[in-house]
Amino acid sequence: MRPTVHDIAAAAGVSLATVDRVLNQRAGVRVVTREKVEQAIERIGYVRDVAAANLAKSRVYPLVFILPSGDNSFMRGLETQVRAAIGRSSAERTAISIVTVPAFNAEALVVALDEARAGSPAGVAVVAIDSPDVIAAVDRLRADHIPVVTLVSDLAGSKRDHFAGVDNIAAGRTAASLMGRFLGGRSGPVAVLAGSMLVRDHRERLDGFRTVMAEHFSGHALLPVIEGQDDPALVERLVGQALAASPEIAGIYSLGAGNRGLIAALKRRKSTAPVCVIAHELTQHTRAALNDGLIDVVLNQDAGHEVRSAIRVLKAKADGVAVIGAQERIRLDIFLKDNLPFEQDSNQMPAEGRQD
Amino acid sequence: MRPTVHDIAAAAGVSLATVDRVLNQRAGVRVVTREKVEQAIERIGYVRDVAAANLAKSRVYPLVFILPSGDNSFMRGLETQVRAAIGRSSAERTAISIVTVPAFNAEALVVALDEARAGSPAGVAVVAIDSPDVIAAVDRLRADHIPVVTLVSDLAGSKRDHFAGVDNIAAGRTAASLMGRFLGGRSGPVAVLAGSMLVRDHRERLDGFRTVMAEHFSGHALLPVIEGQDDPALVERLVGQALAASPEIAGIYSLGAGNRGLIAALKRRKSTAPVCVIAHELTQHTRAALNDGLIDVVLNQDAGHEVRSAIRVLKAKADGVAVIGAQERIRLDIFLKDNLPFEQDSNQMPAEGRQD
DNA sequence: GAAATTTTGATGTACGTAAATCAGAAAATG
DNA sequence: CATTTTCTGATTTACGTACATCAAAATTTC
Repeated sequence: MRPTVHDIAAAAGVSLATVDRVLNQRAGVRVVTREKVEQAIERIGYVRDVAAANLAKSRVYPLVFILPSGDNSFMRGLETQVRAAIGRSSAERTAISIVTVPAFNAEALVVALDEARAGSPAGVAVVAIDSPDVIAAVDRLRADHIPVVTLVSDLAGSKRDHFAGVDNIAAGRTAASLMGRFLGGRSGPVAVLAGSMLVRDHRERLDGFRTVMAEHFSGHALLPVIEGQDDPALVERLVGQALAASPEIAGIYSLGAGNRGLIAALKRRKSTAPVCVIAHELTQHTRAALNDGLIDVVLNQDAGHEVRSAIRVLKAKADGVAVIGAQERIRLDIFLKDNLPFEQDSNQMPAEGRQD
Repeated sequence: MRPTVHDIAAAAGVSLATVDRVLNQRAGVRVVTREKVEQAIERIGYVRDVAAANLAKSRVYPLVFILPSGDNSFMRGLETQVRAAIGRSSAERTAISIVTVPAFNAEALVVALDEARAGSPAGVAVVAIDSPDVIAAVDRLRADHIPVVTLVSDLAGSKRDHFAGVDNIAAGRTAASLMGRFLGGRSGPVAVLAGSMLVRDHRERLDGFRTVMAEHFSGHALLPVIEGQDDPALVERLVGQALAASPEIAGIYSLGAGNRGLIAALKRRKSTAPVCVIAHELTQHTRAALNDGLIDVVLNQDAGHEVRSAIRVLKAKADGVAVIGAQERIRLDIFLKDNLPFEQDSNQMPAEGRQD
């Protein structure tokens, strides 16, 4: 049987009330007594029964998730996952609210962050936009002792507690490595499709991609980055133009925004020369394109894992408990046609009511 | 506030004791009363607070993990992860014991399964060997209502409750797909290194690999499978011979046993012609070889995830609770040099005390 | 309709922790 | 030394569920 608070009291020769004061850092305990209790805790190897403690506290964690609006499939999948987490909230003792703000709009994000702060929640998860104002808004939350986790896209320079997302530099490097090797002997330039360079995740992917391409596959020139603003029609037109202008294009790397337009452009392409296409985020569109052979590789981050990880980390931070880095690392999924999971795509499909 | 047993009692117009009898399917409730209570439960949307229930029951789940002995790095990593789970056992209310049996030995495994059964645990997780005797032994456990989860290698035809491992056919297909594309224009045969064809996971990987190679990359002949029995010295010798006999070898696929011998043979190779090497399981050896460029791709299954998933499933089955397939799917990790996680390899590193 | 049986209610204890109250003891202050 | 302040102990209630006991009510059986 594992030791309980009663055992601490007995071991330390103090009363239960004093043990409670020490455990929950309440005032009114002399330093000597406190140390006596702490030594007893150490000695008998007491660990708080979190389930019982939560039961006694009947604690709930009000959390705010701030996500970009718009029709980006990945972001909507992310929202679906947050809603799934809301469905589990009674079991997980969370009270999650979702706030959506226009994509790529730093001012709106700052407003949302400040409004979240006004509600003094137990934690905030945010898909960050890289901007000094946003950093300042995040730091204001932290100044109020509200834990902040960045989701999908990080916010370097801020005091955020944790980042729940993949290593995007590694993702870009991996894309380049696969691209270079898939191209094999073939020659020809490589195009890159981006949404906006405002978000850090896309910038980092591009950095990683460029580095490895330059280092190992310098035979393939990189065409100027196509910025499609995640607008399907615009992307389709721009990609179509690029393909027409450089028919010898050997590969395309899509950083994650505008996959629908990209796929449309690929479908309309007339040339039959092979193009190696690597895209980010597994959605119904990229999944279908992968199956059809239009896309060769999809790099993915599991939205469900990210959301669940963010919640775990926020709760832990709110309780002042340590988080285990290895446990919370979000892995980069590499999908070929051959290892696609059978079920619907993982970003759209909520994991039904159950904790991680 | 979520409804409690008291709310059920009030809603159904019965006493707490009767609600308890219905909830815990105790005898002594008239059918009409039972239905009244069940309707009330349905109506107010009651869900049992598992944490409180476990607290009240002070339930523990005695689980048995049966693993192959020997010095296979992956299996030892798996054992490390089970030991890490043992470290979390007080928090997770488990009492896990580990049984090791000689690898590739069906009789020993049957004995171990029957001995586990004699202890009537709450569940058994086993790295299966494909054999009618083993299937029968697993089915004996199931006949005693003891949940069984196969780990890493499945046992088709048995009544096991769940398989905690990757889709090995997809893994083999993925390996072939990567192999074929990495080879690009190059020609030359491809060698396959296996441990023993007794275990289903290796057979499935080989099946998947062969299928895709024949389908899409028939230009590369497959050399006869090298069976190294996971013996480093033997593997090194056999692979060395194969490389010497067929200097034009373009690729090697290692199904997961004997990576150390393979790496040793690769190091001693004199020819500088490029060989594409794809291996299973990320260990300190394959990690180093990946970094050194000796291996091109490592396919991995996260042992930690597998163990934690097996425990969750066994507990759920023991409680008669449904498991969520999507949540428990073990993903195939594809590692290139570029997306290796920073920390020590994930199979060796226990995730410190914390639930999933 | 009385007796035997089954069903239900009322109540208490337990799980391990949190949190509060109040009295008493120890320490610091004058 | 008396007084105030600070610390500590004893005790109780609560969280939501499980489980046991005993009495009372309802039902079935003869």
